[in-house]
Amino acid sequence: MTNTRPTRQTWQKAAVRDLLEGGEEFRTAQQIHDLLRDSGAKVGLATVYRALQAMAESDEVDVLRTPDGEAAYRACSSGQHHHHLVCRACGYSIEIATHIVEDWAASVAKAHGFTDTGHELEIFGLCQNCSGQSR
Amino acid sequence: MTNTRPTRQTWQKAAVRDLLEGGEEFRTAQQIHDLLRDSGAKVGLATVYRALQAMAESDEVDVLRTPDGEAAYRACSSGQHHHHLVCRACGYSIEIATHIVEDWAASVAKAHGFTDTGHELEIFGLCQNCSGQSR
DNA sequence: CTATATGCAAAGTATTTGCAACATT
DNA sequence: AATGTTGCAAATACTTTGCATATAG
Repeated sequence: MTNTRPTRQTWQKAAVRDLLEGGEEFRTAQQIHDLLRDSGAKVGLATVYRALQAMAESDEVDVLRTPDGEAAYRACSSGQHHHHLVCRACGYSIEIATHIVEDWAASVAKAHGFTDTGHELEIFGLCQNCSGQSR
Repeated sequence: MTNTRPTRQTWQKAAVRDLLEGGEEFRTAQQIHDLLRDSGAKVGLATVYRALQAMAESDEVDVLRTPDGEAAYRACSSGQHHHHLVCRACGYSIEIATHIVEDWAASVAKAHGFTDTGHELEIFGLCQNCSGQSR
């Protein structure tokens, strides 16, 4: 099932991983690229994309789509299924673990004869910080 | 607040609206464009995009992002807030109206000091039809 | 040393926009 | 007749890919 695909350890991948694990925010590939550059690390944009793809596949990071269609990534603390509360101003996010919604979603799906179900849920808003700065 | 923006009635817009209101499926702009062409209606792709944008803004249709970042649209029966149960094989979808999740989401957000909150929730799976055809 | 990863730039997608021709009101 | 709308093509924006070179193991 899991094919033997060699993954070489490079400082570029480490940099991306570190950056994500350092923060709570969702960042787009481009943001990450910029941040790395600012940190003095000259990493190619394509490499960042490739690293993120790989990490997403191995469930090291969560991916979500911003309203305008960009992919945003965030380190996730566990292989657990969970959702996020995301600030749409600064990207700060909190992981939300709950089974209430899980159960509800599963039962709704089953009630309609659906199988092999899953769901996506994100809550958006302005975090306390960003709420204050009314302008 | 709501500025007086005149909207002219054209057969192109009607065609898009009719197509969406005819079905239960989510379709991407490009799919809609193709379908219209097949129906003999030669509508420009840009026009389809513009029509969908407008309809989305006036809440005549729902928008969601497919995993690969494309926008998919579906007619929605009401101006009400609701979610969908979507078949990932055929695109068939069912509107789900509930306040359980609404309330839960709102309280979670509030508990974390977030304001101006909203959320996105879609349940995916295989509908009864597609479940049967095991291959 | 050898195969994989990087980096650049070119190629792909999906969507938006400028503008002249056109059609609704 | 006047202005919103269409359609095309060029322009954007994000992401992927090809290929020569650098590098981890």
